[in-house]
Amino acid sequence: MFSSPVIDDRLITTFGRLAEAYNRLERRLGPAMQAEAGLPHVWFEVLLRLARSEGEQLSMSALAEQITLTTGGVTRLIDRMEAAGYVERRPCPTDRRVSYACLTDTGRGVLNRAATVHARNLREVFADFGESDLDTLDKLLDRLREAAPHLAP
Amino acid sequence: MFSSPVIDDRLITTFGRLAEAYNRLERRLGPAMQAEAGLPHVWFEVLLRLARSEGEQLSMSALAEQITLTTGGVTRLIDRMEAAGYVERRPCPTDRRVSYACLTDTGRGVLNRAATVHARNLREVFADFGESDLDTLDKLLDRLREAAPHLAP
DNA sequence: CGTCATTAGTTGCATTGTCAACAATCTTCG
DNA sequence: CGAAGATTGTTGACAATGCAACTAATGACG
Repeated sequence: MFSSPVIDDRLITTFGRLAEAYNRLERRLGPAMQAEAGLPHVWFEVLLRLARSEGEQLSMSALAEQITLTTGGVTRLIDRMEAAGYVERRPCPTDRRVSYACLTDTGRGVLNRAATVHARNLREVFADFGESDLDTLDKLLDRLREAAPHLAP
Repeated sequence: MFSSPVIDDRLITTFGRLAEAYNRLERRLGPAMQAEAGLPHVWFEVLLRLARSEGEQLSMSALAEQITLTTGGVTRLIDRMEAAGYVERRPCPTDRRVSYACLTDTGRGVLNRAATVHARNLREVFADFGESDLDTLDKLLDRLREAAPHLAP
């Protein structure tokens, strides 16, 4: 018994590796963040993106693109985070369609605590990765990210 | 205005890159597989794992570990795939607790078509990756996968 | 200006997955 | 043997997300 050649395609296997690596890390670090910092990993990702943005705010669609969710998903995510007091919505002064999600003081505090925890956990996972390994990985991932631009409907 | 140092942690950024790269690829290739081959990407992943396994079958928990889902999730996933006729459940002759998900002829056919489509799409995404790039990426991802073993409750 | 196409965000509905409790079965060891 | 503990898979209740339809606002262009 032997397998059809196409299912052993090199790229299928590589992509499978990528999925497995990411999912395992997520499954390890996600619950850890929830347990040790009290917030889901997606929330952290949102807070982080906001903190790194001009004025600590991003429009809903910009956020959607950055964290790879639909705008519908982001609406509800921000609903929850706003209810928790970590972000707040602000209208855009020049375009009344857009609304910004903006980091609150509470959100900034939570983010810093969570980032500390997260960084510590990551150091454990990446324990045997040297600087050059990380550089190489970063570059490859960047090329991959650029190879899959978001869609143009 | 400057950011708290911890949110610019090297590893946090690298992990963010991994997430972004994976999610973008998934968002590009997932819908493509659904549109061109008529099945969700997770289904493909299941069929692929089964096809690569001894006897084209895997226990529910083995499957859960391979595709990074809970056993509860796998139960329902296999429910749907069995209803579609792509897999079938078989009792294990030596342990009556375990049940195997087993590839059907239909499933094998679907898998081969889907794999062809998938491989073609992947070739597009990985267009400017050479053999040595892929080797490097594979090795790094493997180390990462091993660095995050599944949990021991 | 006025109309038409485009864009941003929200919402109802359906789907998918998790979590925790559970039943059935197996294993260990007194 | 037989009781206690582990392990496998399923299920009910629930949370999160996608999709598609919708509203509101903007922009393009005759």
